[in-house]
Amino acid sequence: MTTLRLLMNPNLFLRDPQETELGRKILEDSILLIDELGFEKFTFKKLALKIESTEASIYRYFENKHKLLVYLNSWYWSWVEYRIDFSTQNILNVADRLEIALKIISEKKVKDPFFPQIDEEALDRIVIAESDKAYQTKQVDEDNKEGLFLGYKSLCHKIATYIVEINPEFKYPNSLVSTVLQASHQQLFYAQHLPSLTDFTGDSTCANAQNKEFLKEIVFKAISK
Amino acid sequence: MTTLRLLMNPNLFLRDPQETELGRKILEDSILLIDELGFEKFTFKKLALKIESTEASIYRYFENKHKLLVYLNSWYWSWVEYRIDFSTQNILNVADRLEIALKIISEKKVKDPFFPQIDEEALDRIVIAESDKAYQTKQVDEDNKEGLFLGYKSLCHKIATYIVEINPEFKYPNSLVSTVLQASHQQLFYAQHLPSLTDFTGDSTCANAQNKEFLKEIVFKAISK
DNA sequence: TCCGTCATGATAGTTTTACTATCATAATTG
DNA sequence: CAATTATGATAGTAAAACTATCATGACGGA
Repeated sequence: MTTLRLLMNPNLFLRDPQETELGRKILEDSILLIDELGFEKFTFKKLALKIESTEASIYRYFENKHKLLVYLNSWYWSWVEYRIDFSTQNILNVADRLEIALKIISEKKVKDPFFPQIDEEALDRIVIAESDKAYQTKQVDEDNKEGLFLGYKSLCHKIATYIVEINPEFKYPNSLVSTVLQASHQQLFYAQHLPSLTDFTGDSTCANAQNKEFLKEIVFKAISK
Repeated sequence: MTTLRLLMNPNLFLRDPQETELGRKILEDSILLIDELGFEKFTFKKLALKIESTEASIYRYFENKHKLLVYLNSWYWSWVEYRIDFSTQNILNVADRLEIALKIISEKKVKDPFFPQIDEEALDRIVIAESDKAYQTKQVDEDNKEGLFLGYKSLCHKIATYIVEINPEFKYPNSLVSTVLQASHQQLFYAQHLPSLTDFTGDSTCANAQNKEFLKEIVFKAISK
């Protein structure tokens, strides 16, 4: 089995974590630790302890834990886009491509053997629970200028082009896609923690099926003429 | 002019900040300071300095800054619900009521003279920029059990009942409302900071008009039979 | 094989945050 | 007038979020 590597924007890190043993360990275990502790209680000191390295060494890879979170988010969205590209190969009908994309976005994430070091299930939980913290900061504009959100933007843009192709008159393709990408995670979060804000059931398999149906309904009705 | 007071869940605070001069000053200036610094850089120490009080005194009102943020959010959503109630008085047609609600949600917030101490414009910016931090924590479930999110839930539920009345067969009224409430803020945030993720224009007056149109289109199409 | 560089580890130190505790004092209330 | 209670003043602690310095060991080239 081939091992793939997603190309990441160099502004996300100080030293490329995919290049070295320690770097890969930082990625691998930071996912597990953030999933376990939550982003606020997660510290580089605790991570250092877990991987039997030092705080200083981790700081050589990432400026701070915020950048690490942005990196993980970026990796996640690039991974989702890659999976959509993979699954829409040779699908000629745009509406079909859109449906596949929505399916991948809404479905339960499982281990991808192409990326053995990454626990995609844990990463999915992190992105669901913490992703807003990656851009809801006073430094958004600087981070954006450095291109830290290109992974997400790229995915958003790709799906928006499907929509434009299906209905060129629809005025809000980008807004609709970014709304739906967010809604997908938000509704799963609500299903688990604030059930009265959703109509999804707590059971996760079921919730994912409802998620897919909900997104499809919103999107296809919105872009219908 | 009457001065109103919104009834808040006592679990949100240690001592009721609406009851005392100092408490009201904490609310008033914390809004200004969080707006200015962002939630991460905001501390009780800095707030104490600003209002010429002490850290210890502020801790007597709020357990920590997280609870204060939850309080401000809760106040905001209760305020929005009150404005919707006010504006839908004597409107018999449900679709009209829904449209009014969407208008209030999406429109630019301005000073409400009924609540002289609260800078609603600044609070609106805070909720747009920071609100997800109020529930994206490892303590969501405890906070939820204490009823800290009842303000938001109540608003969500109210609008969902409009939708059920308009189309009782629609399967996702709560999901649609919570999606749209979030989208409203998110799209305005994107318009300012990540414009490629939205189709709204940067200009805020214009963005609010597009916001309203976008929300209306999504909602009314989604619930159409 | 020797030299240089470079990644990592070990250690220590700083500032700030997020509290907690104690005591004095001033205002209010019964 | 006594008792309570809100606030202020001050101090202190543990942890977080870094920064700096130096030693070591691996590795790659000459």
